[in-house]
Amino acid sequence: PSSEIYGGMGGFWDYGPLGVELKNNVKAAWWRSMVQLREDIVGIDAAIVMNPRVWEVSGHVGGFSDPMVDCRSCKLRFRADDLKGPPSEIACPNCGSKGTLTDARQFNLMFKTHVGPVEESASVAYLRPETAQGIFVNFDNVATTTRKKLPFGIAQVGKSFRNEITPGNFIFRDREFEQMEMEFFVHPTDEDRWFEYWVEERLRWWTDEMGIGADRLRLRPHEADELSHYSKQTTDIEYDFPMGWSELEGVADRTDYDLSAHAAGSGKGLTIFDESNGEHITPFVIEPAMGVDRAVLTVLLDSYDEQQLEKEKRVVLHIKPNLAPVKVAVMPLLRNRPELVERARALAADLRPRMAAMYDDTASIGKLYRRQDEIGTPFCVTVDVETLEDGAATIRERDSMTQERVALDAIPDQLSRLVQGRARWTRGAGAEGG
RNA sequence: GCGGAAGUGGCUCAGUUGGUAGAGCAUCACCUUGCCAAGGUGAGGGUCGCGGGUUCGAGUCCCGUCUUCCGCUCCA
Repeated sequence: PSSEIYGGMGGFWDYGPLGVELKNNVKAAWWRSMVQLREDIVGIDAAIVMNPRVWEVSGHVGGFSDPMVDCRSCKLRFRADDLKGPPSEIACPNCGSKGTLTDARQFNLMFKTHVGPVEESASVAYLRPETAQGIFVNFDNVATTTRKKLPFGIAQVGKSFRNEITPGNFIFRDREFEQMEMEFFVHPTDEDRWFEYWVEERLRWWTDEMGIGADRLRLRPHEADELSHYSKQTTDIEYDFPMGWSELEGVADRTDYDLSAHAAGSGKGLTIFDESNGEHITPFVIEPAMGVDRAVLTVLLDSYDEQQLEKEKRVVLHIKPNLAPVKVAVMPLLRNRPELVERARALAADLRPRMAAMYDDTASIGKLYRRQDEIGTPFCVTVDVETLEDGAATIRERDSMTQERVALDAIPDQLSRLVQGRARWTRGAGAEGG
């Protein structure tokens, strides 16, 4: 919990030493597949605080900034300025109950702040409730400078803020969270084709890149009445969370809603020239958007495993090596043998430039393995007495619990291949439970 | 936001009819052991979510508040 020593803040969370590594790895995996490995997508990093006009034009301010009144009896919500009198003195327009209306409150999902030292209305600003707008307002700039032609996309990873009424389920719904959004601009006639493409592509990413079990993922198209104000069609990728199937990622067809709105609002032309027919067109947008924190939560839930052994249970995090906070732990079999400690520390030092590596000798070998299993470390290397003679050490795999003797000089290269490749990674191998 | 439940060392919990907090695990040190959570000795760490009240005295009763969980509502 954020600022826990003061009682915390609902909907705000901190990541610790291992958590930040996992989170960074998740973001890196997304950025790699979305930007680095593709020719048709580029990235940007926009500011969190933008000109407030952006949010008026995008539709995020409208409908949410009015004073609202709730009825405690029938639970309906009304605009305060539609009521005929003070809320505390009149009956509910719907159910007729008296004294059940709350005082008028500003109802807004956006965090409001002020820019500049004086709190004047003219300096009101908002913390962005989504990262997407930072992409739309930069559309023309990016399209021009990167010389991109349709179809192409702009991706962004960053913090967003929403004053959620009900945050909860650990880090599933936060008031401050991190998003990974990509706006893919297409020719209007290609809208449906690309929508289908991204739904399939994103589902593939979750199974192949995140290692999430396909049986715990499903697609759910939105009903017409639950679509966002900007969306024509949306399909969620849902995960079978402990609290039920919930959204992991949404692929939305935002049409030309945003670019058209900003073109009108700013007076700038946000079109792209189509050489095939000589027209300036406003692209349609297909948007895969997901929450980083939810992804982290999902990876943890999906990979967590407790294996019942003879005398105790073994907690194992079967996460993919590329996501693991620590890739390899090096440990001496005998910690009271200076030569072994020295060799093991030296090996860990050799590995650090290549991957997250740690050294540990503060427990028995079995306990050291258990510690690494629990945080998802895919490989452990043990230096023993024979290492002093044969110059080799033992690599032990988390999932299979198999061991292999490898020359010290060859270990960094071999581990690099193992960490990057997924050939030898098997989800839940050897696991009894789930 | 509404209703219910809960909040004791890092974790899981115990704390009798109110008298100034304990255990296991974990952590640290030393000894011992050495390929999958061994053993021994010792140590550090809570003032009981926070604030106020009742009382000679409160973790233990009352009020408020914050946070979490469950249900409802709401909602990207």
